[in-house]
Amino acid sequence: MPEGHTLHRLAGTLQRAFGGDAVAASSPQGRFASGAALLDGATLERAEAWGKHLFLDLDDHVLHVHLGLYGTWPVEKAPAPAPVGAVRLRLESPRSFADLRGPTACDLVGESGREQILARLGPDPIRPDSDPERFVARVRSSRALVGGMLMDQSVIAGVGNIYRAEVLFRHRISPYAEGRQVSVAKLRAVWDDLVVLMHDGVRRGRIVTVDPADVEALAALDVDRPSSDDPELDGDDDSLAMRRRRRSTGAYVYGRTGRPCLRCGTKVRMAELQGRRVYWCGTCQRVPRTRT
DNA sequence: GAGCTATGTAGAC
DNA sequence: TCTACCTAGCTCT
Repeated sequence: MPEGHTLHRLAGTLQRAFGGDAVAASSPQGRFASGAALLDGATLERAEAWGKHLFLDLDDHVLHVHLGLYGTWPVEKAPAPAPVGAVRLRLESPRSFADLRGPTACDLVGESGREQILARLGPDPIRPDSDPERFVARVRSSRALVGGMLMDQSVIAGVGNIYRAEVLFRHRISPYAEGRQVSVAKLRAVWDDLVVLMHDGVRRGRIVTVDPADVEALAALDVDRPSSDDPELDGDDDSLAMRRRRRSTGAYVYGRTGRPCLRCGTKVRMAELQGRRVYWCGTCQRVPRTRT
């Protein structure tokens, strides 16, 4: 589930599992065979994330990994069994092994390659060395839609579709507002909120954006309340209807199309914005009127 | 078990 | 703008 928090958490896990160890590297799938051969026997000196990008320093090599939409890299205790599925890269030490599957990117990029990638990334709310004013200035100077800018990794690194939808809701900002329409104060508040939410995501290993005080009320909204003659009410607790009635996304708006907004009761809306689905409350998150 | 969808990006066209 | 990547969770049969 790779938004930025996933990669930061993974960097820490890899560091703890392999840091200081010489690792055996292989590419059971074969698509990274030459790279794995170069890495085989190298020592993992550092694992670090910037936004959704992961960099591993192994001796003089810099390994760049991007998990994309469905890449996974679980770290498990040794001994490693025979590889299952399309394993692009296996790292193995006496203590641990990790099978990388389905990444968008897995390359040896060198120091210059790393610098090139970092140069096109915006500040990352999870990194303490990030400058929030870069984010604020970039959004404020643009007529582009803020919903799109939050997904633009050169504007802010590590935010994905869930954090985008949720943080805009939390600050009552329409994804269809132009960047220049959002106040500096609101953008700073968005940044500060993302710092808290995404650090929390690293710690928990999952995205939690609903405040504790809202959890119960939101879960109650996500319980379907069909009329008593609804045929779906028939059946025992394991029926489809019961499973449907228990369903809750644990988000204010993401994935809640057609369900009531916690604040105002208006149905949450969904639309395609620059190729990705965006969710918002059309009442709480209105587009500001532009003076002409 | 089949089919669908997804927290994303790079590269081809 | 379209497609590849080819995982994993969920829904439906």
